[in-house]
Amino acid sequence: MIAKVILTNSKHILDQEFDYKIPPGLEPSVSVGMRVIVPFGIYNNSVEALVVAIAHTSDFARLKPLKCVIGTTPVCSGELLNLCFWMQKQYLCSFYQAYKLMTPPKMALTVQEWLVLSSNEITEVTNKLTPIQLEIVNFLKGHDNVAEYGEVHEGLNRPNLKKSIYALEKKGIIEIHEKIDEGMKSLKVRKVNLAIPLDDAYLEVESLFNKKAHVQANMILVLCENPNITTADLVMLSLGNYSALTALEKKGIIEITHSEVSRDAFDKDDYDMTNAYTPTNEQAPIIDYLNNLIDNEKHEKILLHGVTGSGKTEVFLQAIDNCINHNKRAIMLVPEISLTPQMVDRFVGRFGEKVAVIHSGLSVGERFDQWNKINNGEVYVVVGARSAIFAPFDNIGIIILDEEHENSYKSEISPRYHAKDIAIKRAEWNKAPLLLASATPSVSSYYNAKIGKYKLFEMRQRYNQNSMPKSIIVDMRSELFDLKNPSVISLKLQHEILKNLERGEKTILFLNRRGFNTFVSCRECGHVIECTQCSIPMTYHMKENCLTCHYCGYTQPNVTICPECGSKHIKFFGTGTQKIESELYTLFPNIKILRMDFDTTSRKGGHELILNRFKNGEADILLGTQMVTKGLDFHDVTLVGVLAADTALGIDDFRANERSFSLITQVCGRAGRGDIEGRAIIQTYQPQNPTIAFAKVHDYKGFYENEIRYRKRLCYPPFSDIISIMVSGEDENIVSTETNDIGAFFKELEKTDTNIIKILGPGPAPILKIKNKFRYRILIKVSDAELLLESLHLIYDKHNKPNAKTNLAIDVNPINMS
DNA sequence: TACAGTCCCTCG
DNA sequence: GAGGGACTGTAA
Repeated sequence: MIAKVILTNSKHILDQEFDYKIPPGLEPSVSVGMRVIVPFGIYNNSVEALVVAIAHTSDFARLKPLKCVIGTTPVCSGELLNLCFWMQKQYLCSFYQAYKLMTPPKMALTVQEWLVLSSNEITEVTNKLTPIQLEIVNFLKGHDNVAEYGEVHEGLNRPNLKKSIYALEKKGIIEIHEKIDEGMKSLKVRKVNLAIPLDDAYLEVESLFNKKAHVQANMILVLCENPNITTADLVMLSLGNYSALTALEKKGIIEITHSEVSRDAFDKDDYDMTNAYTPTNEQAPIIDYLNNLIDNEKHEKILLHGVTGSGKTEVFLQAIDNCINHNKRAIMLVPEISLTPQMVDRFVGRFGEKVAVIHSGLSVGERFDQWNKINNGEVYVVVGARSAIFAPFDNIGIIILDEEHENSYKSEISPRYHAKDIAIKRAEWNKAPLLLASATPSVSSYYNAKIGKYKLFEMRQRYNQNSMPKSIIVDMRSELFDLKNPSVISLKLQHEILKNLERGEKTILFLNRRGFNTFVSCRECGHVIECTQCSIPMTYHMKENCLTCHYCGYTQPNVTICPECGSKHIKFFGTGTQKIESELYTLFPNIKILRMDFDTTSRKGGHELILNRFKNGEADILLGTQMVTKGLDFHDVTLVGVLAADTALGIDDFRANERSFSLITQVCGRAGRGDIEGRAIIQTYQPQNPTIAFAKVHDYKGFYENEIRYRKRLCYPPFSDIISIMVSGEDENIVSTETNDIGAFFKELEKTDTNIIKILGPGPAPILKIKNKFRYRILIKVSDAELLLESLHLIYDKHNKPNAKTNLAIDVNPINMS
C-alpha cells in the first residue's frame, strides 16, 4: 500500500504530494488524515507529513517507506481535507496554510539535529579539513563534543554550513542524531491514593510515628482525609516533601496514577443553567423552519434580519438544542469583539459541558485541549470567532453566523478566506442549514435574500415589546459657530448626559478613534509627524506622553520641536477616546467613566474586567471604540452618544455607507433594552447624509434600497467582484516594477476577456508604506472572480517564488481597501 | 588547484 | 526549504 502525503513542516512548504510505501506492520494504523513521519531528501531527514490519500500504485519507481505514525487518530477528516484542497484553489494559498487553520497551534513536531564529535583522534585527518569544517570541529570541542545544529549555526554564522556538516559526517568525524519533540501535549497530573485499606493506613501512621517518621505519617493522614489529590497538593497540605512521597510509594502504602486533565477555558461552576423559554410570535416560525431543515438534513441558506434586541440569540439556542437532540453538532460564529462574557454566559448557561468556547484570549494549551475535545466528539457546540468555522466536527447539524455583516469574518492574512464562504461549503457538504443573522445585514446578503438565493426572515420587534431608542441628529457645524461650543461633545449631548447622571441611568459613548489626538503637525511648515516605518500619521497618547503608530505599534517620545523645520509651534489635531475622557471629567467633575479601547483592554481579561465593572454600577459612562458597539446587553443603559458619526463615511471605500449605517445602528441598539425608553444622540458634520438619516430612524430597508441603487449604477459588489493584487517589499523600485509586470499581463487580458470590467492601477496603494514595506497595487473589477482564478494562479505561480524580494497578495473582495 | 559562492533543480 | 551538482570566481 502507498500513502500519498503532503509535508506539513513549516520548513518544507513544497505544496505537492509525495508517495511513500506503508511498511506492512504499519498498514492497519495508517489512514487518510493521519500525521506521519517520512524520510525526506538525500539524508532521509525526518519530516512531518499528512496522509492525504492511500493508493495501490504510484507513478514513482523507488519509494521510501514511511518512518512512523504520529498519534492514533486522524487530525483531519475527509471533509476538512477537501476543504484544504478547495481553499488552496480558491484563495491561492499553500495546502499547509489551509491545514494550519484546521489544527491547533504548536501541534507540529520539531526535529532537532544534534552533532556529536565521534572521536578525538582526528589529528591525522585534521590537515585535510577545510577551514569551515575545522571551525565546526573546534566549535564542538569547545562544547563538550556535542551541540545542537541551531547553536552551531548561530555560533559560526557561515553560509553553506550544512554542506560542511554532512561532509564531516561522511568522513566519520561527527555523527548526526535526530531528536524529535512532540510539540503540545495533553496536560498530565499525578494523583495519589491509598494502596491499602483505610484501617491499615491508620496502623501504618502509628508505626511511622513510633519510628519518628513524622513527615510520612502526616502525609498519610492528610491523604486519608483527601483521597485522590494531586501529588503537589498532598505535599503542600501535609507540609511534606517528594522524597517522603516516593518512599511511601516504594513501601506500597500509596499509589500514584498519571491522568490527563483538560485546561478548562471557563469554570462551569460559575454558570447557572438556564432553560429555553416559549418563543415569541416572531421567533417561533423561524425556529420551526430551522428545526424542520435539521430534522430532514436539508441544506438551505437563511438570512435572519432582526432588529437589535429582538431575541435572535434565543432562536440560535433553540435550533442548536434541536441539533444536540439529534446527536448532531453545531458551529456558532460570532465576531471576536462580541464574544463577550455575556454571550458566553448564555451558551454555557444553556448547554453546559456540551460547549467549547474558542477565543483569542485562550492560551495555546487551552486552545489545544478545546480542539481535542471537539475532535474527540466530547462537545456538541463550538462558539467562537472566525477560525472556529474549521472546528473538526464531522456531523454538523447547523452553522450560525451572528452579526454576519461583520468585517472580522474576513481574514486579512493568507489564506484570505471569508468565514461565510467556508460556512456555505461546510453546510452544503453536511446537508445542514446555514443561518446568517444580523440587525444590519451586509448589502450583498440582503441582495441574495431578495433574489431568492437565501430564505429571508425578519424580526421587527424588540423582545419584551421595548421600543427602539429615539434618535436625535446634532449638526456639529453649528456647534462651534452658532453655539460657540468648542467641545466635541455637543450641548445637546452634555444636557442628556446630565439628565442621565441625575436619574442614575447609564450612558454609552462611542468614538472610533483611540489615543488623545489623532495627528500631530507643525503650524509653521505643516509637517505631519509620521511613523518611521509606515506612511501613517502618529497618534498622541497623553498618559504616556508619547506618539504611537496604530498600524505597527511603533512608539516614540512626544515631540516639542518640529523635526522638519525646528519650529516650536506643534499643534495636536483630531480627537480620540482619551481626549473625550478628559473633557468629560472637566464638564462633569464627579463623573465615573470607564474607557474601553485597545489601550485599556490589551491585557488578558481586560475586556471582561471593564464590562463587569460597568455592570456592577462602578461607572456612569462607558466610553469606547468599536468594542462598545456589539453585543452588550445592559438594561440600565438609556443613552447612547455617537460622537462622530461620519468618521467612517469619509473612507475611500464603496462599503463606507454600509459600515457607517451598521455601526450607528448597532451602537444605538445598546440603549433602551430595559423598561425605560432609550435615547440616541448622533453627532455629525453631514446631517443631510442619507445614510445617517436612515440610521436615525432605524430604517434598514430604506438604507438598502438607496445603497443597492448606488452599487448597481457603479457596478460594485454584489454586481461585481473586486480583486486586489498587492505587491509589497522593502525596495520600492523592485515592488513597482513587479506590479507593472503583473499589470501589463492583465491589461493584455482585458482586451479579450469580457469578464474584466475595469482595471485600476498599477500604482501605489493608498497607504504606501506599512512596517517598512512599500505597497503597490492593482485593482480588477470583474463580473465573476471565479472566472479569473485560472489567470490569477498563473500570476501567483510566476511571481510567488521562494526567496523573492517581494511578497504577492491576491485578495478577492478585500475588506480593507487601503 | 582548492575552496567558496551561486544558480538551478529535485525531493517520492 | 534545503541540499547537491554544475558552474564560476578567486586567492595562492
